[in-house]
Amino acid sequence: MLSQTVEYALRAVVYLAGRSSTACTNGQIADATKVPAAYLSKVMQALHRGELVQAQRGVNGGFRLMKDPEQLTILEVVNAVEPIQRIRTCPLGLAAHGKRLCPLHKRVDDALATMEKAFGDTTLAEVLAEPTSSVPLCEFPRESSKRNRRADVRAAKR
Amino acid sequence: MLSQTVEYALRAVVYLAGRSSTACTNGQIADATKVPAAYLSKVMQALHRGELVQAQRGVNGGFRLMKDPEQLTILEVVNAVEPIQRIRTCPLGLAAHGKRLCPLHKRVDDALATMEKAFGDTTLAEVLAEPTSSVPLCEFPRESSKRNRRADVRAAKR
DNA sequence: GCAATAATGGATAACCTTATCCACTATTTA
DNA sequence: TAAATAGTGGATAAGGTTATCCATTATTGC
Repeated sequence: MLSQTVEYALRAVVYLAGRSSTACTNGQIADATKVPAAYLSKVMQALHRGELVQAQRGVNGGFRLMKDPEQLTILEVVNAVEPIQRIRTCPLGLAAHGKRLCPLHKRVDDALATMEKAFGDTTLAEVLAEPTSSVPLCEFPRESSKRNRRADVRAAKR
Repeated sequence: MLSQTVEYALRAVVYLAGRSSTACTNGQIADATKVPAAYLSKVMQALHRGELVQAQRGVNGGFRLMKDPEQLTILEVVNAVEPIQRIRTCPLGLAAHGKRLCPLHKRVDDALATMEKAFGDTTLAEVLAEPTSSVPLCEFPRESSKRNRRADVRAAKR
C-alpha cells in the first residue's frame, strides 16, 4: 500500500526526531532503522531536496531535522519522497464532465483524503510521545536525557 | 497509491454491476472502461479466481457478477486482486516486542484501517445509485431502464 | 460435426521500484 | 596541507508491475 521508500523515509525521520540534538550519519540511521544503507542514502537525498533534513558533509557531519518534531507531520515526510496521488480528474481521461469525478472515483478519492488527513494530523512529536514508547519499540533509541547521554558517550568511545 | 490493477478491477466490476442482466465480454468491458484488453483479461481471471465474477466461454459468453451489487463491497474487489496489506508485525522484524506495533507503524496501520473500512462500507450498489450518476460520469453506460433506454438511443444518435 | 466466439494460460517485453557500487566532492580535524 | 569522514551523483543490476501476443480450450449456434 505504501511504498518501501515511504516506509524507509518515515523510519529515518522518526529516528532523527528522536535524536534531534546531534547530526546522524547515513550509516547510523541505516543501522538503527534496518534500511539498506546504499538505498537509504537516496531516500535521504530526497528528504534533503524536500528541505526536511539538513545535510552536512565531512567529519561529524550527517543529517539533522530542519523542523521541530512538533511542527512536522507524517504527511510532509510522505510528500517529500512520494506524494499521495489524489484523484483530481477522471482517470478515464474524459474531459466531458470537467472536474467532477464519477461516483466510483469520488469514493476512492474520499478514502485517499481520509488517509491524507490522518497523516497530516499526526506530528512526529506525537509519534515520539506515545506512551508505549517507554518500551522502545522498533529499536529506535531515543535521544537520551542528561543521565543517559553519559552512557552514550561511554558507548561511543568503545 | 492504489495500483493500476486495482483501478482496472474496480472499473470492470462497476461496469458489470451496471449491466448485470447480460454477460459482457472482455472486449466490451475493455472498451467501456478504457482498460487495455489483453491486460484486462488477466484482471478478470483474478476476479474469477476470487469468485467475484462468473466466466462463460463461447458464443454469448463473457463475464457476469456473482453477487448482487448490494452485497458486494469495493473492499472485496480490492482484496480479490491485491489485498490491502495491513501492518500486523513490526516491519523491522523485531520479534522482541511480540505483536505490538511501535507508535509509527501503529499510526500508519490505523490509516490503512480507515481506508479499509471506507472500502468495506461502500457497496457497488451505492456507487451506482449516486445521485450524480444521472449525468453518466466516466462513461460507464448503465444498464438502462425502459425509460432511460430511449434517452440513450437519442444521445447515441447525436 | 463445423465454424465462430470467447475465456485461459504461457511466454515475453517494457517500465518502474528497489537495491548496490563506486568515483567524486565537500568538510573537519590535526 | 594531509588524512579521514561523510554526503552526492551516476551507472547498473535485480525484481515486480503492467502490458502484449498467441496458441489452446471450451462453448454455442447452425
